[in-house]
Amino acid sequence: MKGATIRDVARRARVSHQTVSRVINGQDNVTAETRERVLRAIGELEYVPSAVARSLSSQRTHTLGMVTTDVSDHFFAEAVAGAEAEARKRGFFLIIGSIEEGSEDDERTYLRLMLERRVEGLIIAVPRLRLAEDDLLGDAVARLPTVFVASDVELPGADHIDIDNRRGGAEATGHLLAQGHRVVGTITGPLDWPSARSRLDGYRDALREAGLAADRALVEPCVDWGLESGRRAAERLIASNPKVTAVFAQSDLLALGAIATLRAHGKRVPDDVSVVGFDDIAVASVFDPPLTTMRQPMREVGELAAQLIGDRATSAKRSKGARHVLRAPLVVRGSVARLDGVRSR
Amino acid sequence: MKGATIRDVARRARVSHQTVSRVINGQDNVTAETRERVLRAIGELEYVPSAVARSLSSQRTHTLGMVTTDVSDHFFAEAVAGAEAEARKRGFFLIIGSIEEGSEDDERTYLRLMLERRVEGLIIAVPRLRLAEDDLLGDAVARLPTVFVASDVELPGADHIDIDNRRGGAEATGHLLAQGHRVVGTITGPLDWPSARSRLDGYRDALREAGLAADRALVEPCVDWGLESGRRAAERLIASNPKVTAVFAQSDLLALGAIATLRAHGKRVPDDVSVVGFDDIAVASVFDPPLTTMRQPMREVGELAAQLIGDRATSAKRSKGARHVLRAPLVVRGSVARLDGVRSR
DNA sequence: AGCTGCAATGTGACCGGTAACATAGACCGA
DNA sequence: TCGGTCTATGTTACCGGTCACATTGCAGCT
Repeated sequence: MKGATIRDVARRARVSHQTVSRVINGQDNVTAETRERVLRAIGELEYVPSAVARSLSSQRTHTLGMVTTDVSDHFFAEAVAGAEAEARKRGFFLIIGSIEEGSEDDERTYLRLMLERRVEGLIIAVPRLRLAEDDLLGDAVARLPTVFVASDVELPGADHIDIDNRRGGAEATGHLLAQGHRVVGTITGPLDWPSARSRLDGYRDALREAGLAADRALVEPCVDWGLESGRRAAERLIASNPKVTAVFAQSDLLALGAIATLRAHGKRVPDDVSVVGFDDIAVASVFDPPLTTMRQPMREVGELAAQLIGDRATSAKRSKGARHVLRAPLVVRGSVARLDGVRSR
Repeated sequence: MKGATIRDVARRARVSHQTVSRVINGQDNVTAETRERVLRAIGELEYVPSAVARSLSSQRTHTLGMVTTDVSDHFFAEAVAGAEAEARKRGFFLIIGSIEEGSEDDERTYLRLMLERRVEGLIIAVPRLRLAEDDLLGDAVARLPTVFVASDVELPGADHIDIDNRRGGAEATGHLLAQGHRVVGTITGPLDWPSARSRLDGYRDALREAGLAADRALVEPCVDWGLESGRRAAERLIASNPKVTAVFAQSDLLALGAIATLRAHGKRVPDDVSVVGFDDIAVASVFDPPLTTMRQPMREVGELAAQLIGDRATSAKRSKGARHVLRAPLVVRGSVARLDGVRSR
């Protein structure tokens, strides 16, 4: 009893399948009485039109593909949510491919699968893309609207969305310097992430502008963006630089991990050491002290990505592709103090 | 030049379309030489087989649908990630429909869209399902393998996965009681969520078992699970019950919000007031104090959901559907103290 | 040599819609 | 009364694969 087709409905309503098609597509050139009959037949047969058949014949899938690194990462989850909402608003479905560390599915596999599914646009939110030179990617970009998110590939014809990480890094560091700090360490994310490198560049920009020399020993890279890494990095940092009075951590989790370690070593935050994070995760505001951080508008990033693609998929104009940079504004809370010990603001 | 088809390839390789089909499906009854020729043609034409056409003719979509409440909620994001990974492992793609508060897309719309796309299985992770009696849902369950996650609908033929919230609530509360607390408040999630009600039931179970009377004034429901609600609930709680020495918050965010408020009122945690959360989010361990909480295995929930569906979709056996309950174990950290002021453990 | 059997390949229908065009009344004006 | 026009509906091809079955060619056997 499963799977009535348009022709089954037609037979039951004693019309042609074309008339049924007209009814389900809401076309007006159908008699009220006929329409009624068709609708009744649809109900009786529990007919559900097949998007698959429709896609094949109309050559439209109303589907966008999004390839990301691990969705369980808050950062990407937020972007996915934004993209999903925006896509739906425009009548598109989003299929996601989430690449996990351990998994054997890589971006290539997903890309391929999405092309096979004839997605009408592609969002690629994979910071460390091992595919930059791959012809499959070139194909994809040539064939359909593509947006790269937070990734450093530069492909002509594609749009690029990114956070202004360099500026963010500079502002975070600058905020610490403005409070009088002179020995400012930084805990970075994995340096094969473009965002980590840019934030580090920003950090150096700020030091340079303040006339301070860059000290390699003040830079502690991590293998990931997580809490545990923050702990360990802080451990190393205070071991090699006992005089550090401020730390710019490139993610909130790194910052929170670092704060935990600093405390464990008897250092008060912010009284002895000030900390700035990056992300503005939900708990940043209730942490003790409330974390001063750079807010990353990830949801907007996702929305923008879907918008750009939606526009391009709809208008069919082959625009040249642009670079969109979103600022990560400083959110001042309580984890930074003036060097003399007074909390900032 | 876009969109070569199997017949284009066939022409170029001077074989029939069927032979091309054999090659792309890796069947063995093709001469090495022919295969070679076909593969070359595929490369030259940049042919990518159409999953749409394939689905139509083979009647298989290799797609699972998952409808959830807002993916940006950590809880669901984690479940989605688990389901996605597991689905991919079994050769399925996951399409997600994320229902957001403000959005006009409701579960019905998504359900319908997924049926149209001929998903081969359905994961419904929507706690407050307004659809229980809907015929569309009944249809769906009758037609394809369906798993309900964290929802209180009971549909014969469908699988159900849930966290043992009642037991979790009882254990959380029991832990506080075991430390000597006698005035134990609770901050609940929205009571139209089954999980919130169950945890509240568990809370009452524990009180009853300890021979304590249930005091309505000690129960503070919230409109959502977030930080801000936790803050406000704690505000109300200490206003009406100045003698509270322990609080069971039904989510970690509620707990963290509550702790922030308690602190703001000069109460130390855990020295003056002990707090237990629910979730075990990533930051719970670095919070000060590290949060004692009930760990929800959301990722496993997602994996299990995909597994169940994958099994049923593959074996085509119409199993009757079972109820799977996962425990949320207590994770003891530092936010609970004995009533005399000593940290527990 | 002639026949069988199997492997390699080809043919045509079909999946369930949509699109373009065909047809049949009904209405209308000259 | 009859052709012309418009509207409701029907017919047929097509989208790009897969499937079942037909055909071809050659090896191996008697």
